[in-house]
Amino acid sequence: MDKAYDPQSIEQKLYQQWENNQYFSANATNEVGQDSYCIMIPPPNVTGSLHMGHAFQHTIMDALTRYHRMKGDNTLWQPGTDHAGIATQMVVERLLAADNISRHDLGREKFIDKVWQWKEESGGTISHQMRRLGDSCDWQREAFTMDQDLSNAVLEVFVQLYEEGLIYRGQRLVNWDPKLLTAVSDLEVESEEENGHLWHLRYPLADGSDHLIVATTRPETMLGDTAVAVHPDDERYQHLIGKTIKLPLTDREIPIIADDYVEKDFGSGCVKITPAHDFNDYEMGQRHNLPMINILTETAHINGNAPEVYQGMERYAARQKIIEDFEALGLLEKIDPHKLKVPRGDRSGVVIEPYLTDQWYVKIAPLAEPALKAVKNGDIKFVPENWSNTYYHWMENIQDWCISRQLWWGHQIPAWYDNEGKVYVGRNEEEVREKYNLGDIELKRDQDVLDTWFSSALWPFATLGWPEEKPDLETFLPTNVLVTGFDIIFFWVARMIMMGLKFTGKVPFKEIYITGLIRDEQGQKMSKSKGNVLDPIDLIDGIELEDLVTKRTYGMMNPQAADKIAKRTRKQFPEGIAAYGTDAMRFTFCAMASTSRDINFDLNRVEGYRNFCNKIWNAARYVLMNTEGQDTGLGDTEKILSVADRWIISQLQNTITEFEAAVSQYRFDIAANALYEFTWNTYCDWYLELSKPILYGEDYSVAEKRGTRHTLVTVLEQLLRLLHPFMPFITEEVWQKIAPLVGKTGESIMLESFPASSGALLDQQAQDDIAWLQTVIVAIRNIRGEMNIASGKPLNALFKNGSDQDKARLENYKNFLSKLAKLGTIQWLASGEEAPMSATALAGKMEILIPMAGLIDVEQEVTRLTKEIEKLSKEQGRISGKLSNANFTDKAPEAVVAKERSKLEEVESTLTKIQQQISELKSL
RNA sequence: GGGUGGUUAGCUCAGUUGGGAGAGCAUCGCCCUUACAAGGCGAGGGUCACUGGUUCGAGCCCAGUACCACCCACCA
Repeated sequence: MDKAYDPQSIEQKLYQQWENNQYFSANATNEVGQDSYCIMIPPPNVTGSLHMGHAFQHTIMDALTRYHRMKGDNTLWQPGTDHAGIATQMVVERLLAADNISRHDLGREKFIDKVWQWKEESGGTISHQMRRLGDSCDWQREAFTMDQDLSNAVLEVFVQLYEEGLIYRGQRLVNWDPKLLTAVSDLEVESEEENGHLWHLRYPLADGSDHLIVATTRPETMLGDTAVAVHPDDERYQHLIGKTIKLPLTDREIPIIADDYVEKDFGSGCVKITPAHDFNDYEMGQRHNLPMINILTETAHINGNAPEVYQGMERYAARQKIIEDFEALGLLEKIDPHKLKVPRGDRSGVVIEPYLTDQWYVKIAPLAEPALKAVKNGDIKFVPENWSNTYYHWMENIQDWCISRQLWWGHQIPAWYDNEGKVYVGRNEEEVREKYNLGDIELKRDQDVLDTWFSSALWPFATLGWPEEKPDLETFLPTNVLVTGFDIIFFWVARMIMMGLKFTGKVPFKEIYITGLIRDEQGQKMSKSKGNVLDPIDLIDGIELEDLVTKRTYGMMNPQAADKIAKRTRKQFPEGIAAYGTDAMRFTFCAMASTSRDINFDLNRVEGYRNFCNKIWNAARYVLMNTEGQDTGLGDTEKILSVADRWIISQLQNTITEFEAAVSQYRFDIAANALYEFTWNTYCDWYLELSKPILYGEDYSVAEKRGTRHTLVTVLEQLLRLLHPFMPFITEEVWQKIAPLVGKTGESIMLESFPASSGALLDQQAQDDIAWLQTVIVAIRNIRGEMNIASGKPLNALFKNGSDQDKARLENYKNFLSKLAKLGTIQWLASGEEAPMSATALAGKMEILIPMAGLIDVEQEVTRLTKEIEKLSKEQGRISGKLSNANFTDKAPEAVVAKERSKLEEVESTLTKIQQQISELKSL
């Protein structure tokens, strides 16, 4: 083995082997007695590439998948991608725009061909990245939401819902994106607070007697006003209710109505009502039977319903003109600055218009109810649990879902219209004609496609073959856990639950593990515009500074921002990013996956865990050097296990137990820490060191040496299996070398069983003995460290006041002690014998003396001991204070009080001894 | 306006039924000891955001305050 761990040289080749050998494949049915375990990937946009959030979630999913595979489950991790209607269409349109072609130049069919072509070219990015992450998903089942199978499922669901009256077509006010020229759902609109104005406009009464003042943030919509509303209890306007307004700039008269939606205290207490361009006004229009006047075109220009002078004007130009015209008429009361929430399309970024159109809707209430119940009654569990509240709140207030989009890329709605505009829904045109007995009349298919999330909602069962009755459905549904971010609970999770229950009668998954968001090390969201994005592949392979700068600033519109980002990047990564490898990155994600919502991703952690990989690597080198080609005690040969051997085996059992408990609760941070701690602090720092005296010493028998070699290699082999779900590559690479030494002939660690802990291997006596040994060794190292004595210099040690047990232990473990603490001679001080001037330490009641001649100066030792006394005195004060408080001794549980008493006793006896030692030193 | 999460060492974060404040990284000191300098050994470092309450005892429970982050909502 190379002296240092080098991820680049091992990872890709191993993945190739796994994939070629089809180790990731799931079976359609379970073997007898076998459980299934299934995770559905949240399909990433086929347009995209994986970001840190994906890498994080994939690490969790793969860890779970590998763990369960090793536990013996029939394990399926279903991969795939989403066609991402709007996003993908935009990307391809942008590409075409570079050649000055619009999609309309091509026409629908050719444009869709282009999208498919582009998907074939770039759609491999994600699966390639997933392979780099080590994702052990079943590639033979890779799915795409526009595949034939899934498209069939979409058709089936649409038709069934329509036939049950749960899908309908209606004219409503929708969120209209005037740039993309499509409706979008509520969820695709993001409202941000922006600085705007509140224009106060005078509306004269039709009888010329007076005027009202209305306040508005959108003056241009006044062209579509069909009423002015006041609060029914507002004394100021009581006498005006029922009268009419002469709407300025138009020739229309509109009524003054009363509605308690109006806030008396806001503005003037009068609201202009534009039912065709505002959601609230729409509602009020319904209540009061107001006419709806649409004044906008689909591109948000003023249309023919407005006075001629404004026709064809862009909405903001019209706003300007209208304000000027009001002012010219003396009808502009005032303009106040005003903060308001501006709704913008999450894809286009332009201001969304409430717009009156015909769209398709899913009637959601009947679907929401069972979906709500499934979480309430525990069929589906959120982890962490508190996300269920968010879910309840949304599901209890859910609106009908607008599912039609005026796009070309997506599942075209299976509806046909005859020349009278009558709509027929069916799986295809033939079916429709047959079913409705239409003969060969002219039919035109609906041009719209479905919201991307409509097909995503079917993902868990559609990928398993639904509506066909494949055994896979029975085997894997409900899936075990969904791993995803909270940002798509509404978009996706809730809709999967609704559709899953509706069409399969089963919940789609039993648990939902909601991961935190990955932010940068300062808690900022990672985004292209902030220039703080990290690419997971760059952490794996490393990247030169210049390449990173280029990557982060590429295609930036604003050169100043690009400059700033370049500067910051150079400062933060003066050397670029090192190649940490996949395992280090994955382990970092696991170690940071605690219950908190967001994760501030710190590259230093990755470096730390890269070092951890190196530690594992070198531990394996040590083990190999001492076992390869030697007798590792396979079979029935006699083996004698040392206390250290029994101790490390015992500790391993505890670690396995701890790991499994943590994973079962999705506490990957606890699991990762348990592994780290055991590997580094227990196995490497102590056990490997304890093995040296045995392996290299002359006073151990062949059976003892064999026992230690056996333990070295078996514990390592189990440890590798324990680590495998988190760090698949390094564990495989090392395991290949270690496995033969324990007599294993398996092809891959990923097909081996997960280590099982055994209570029979717990060894309390070994644990106590090693704990004692550690105390003594640390005490001596402490003296050495504090006194700055070179670690190579052997020290002679004297022991005093030991119990029989101390004496036995010292006798038995002398070899360990002298090697690990670098001691020369070890002797008991006979009673009455005078001790030489020494530095001292205590292990329980036993005193450890390190004679100082030529090593330590008195003053330094006194300083060291005084420091010790200060610490202990503080402790003594704390405890004795507590114990002298009658309230404590009376009311606290007996065990707690007893514990404090014995603690105090120990502290005081230690204090006495150290004080004694100090005075002895001083008297010399 | 309603809601959720957070505030613990210089940084990033753990802290499970209330009972001796922890880890990694960073810092300091000594060591290139035959697995590992991507390392070993040792050390320093915290008013657990603030205020009050419950309790013998609070990082943890309760009430309130401040700040940060996010989600939801129709004040034009």
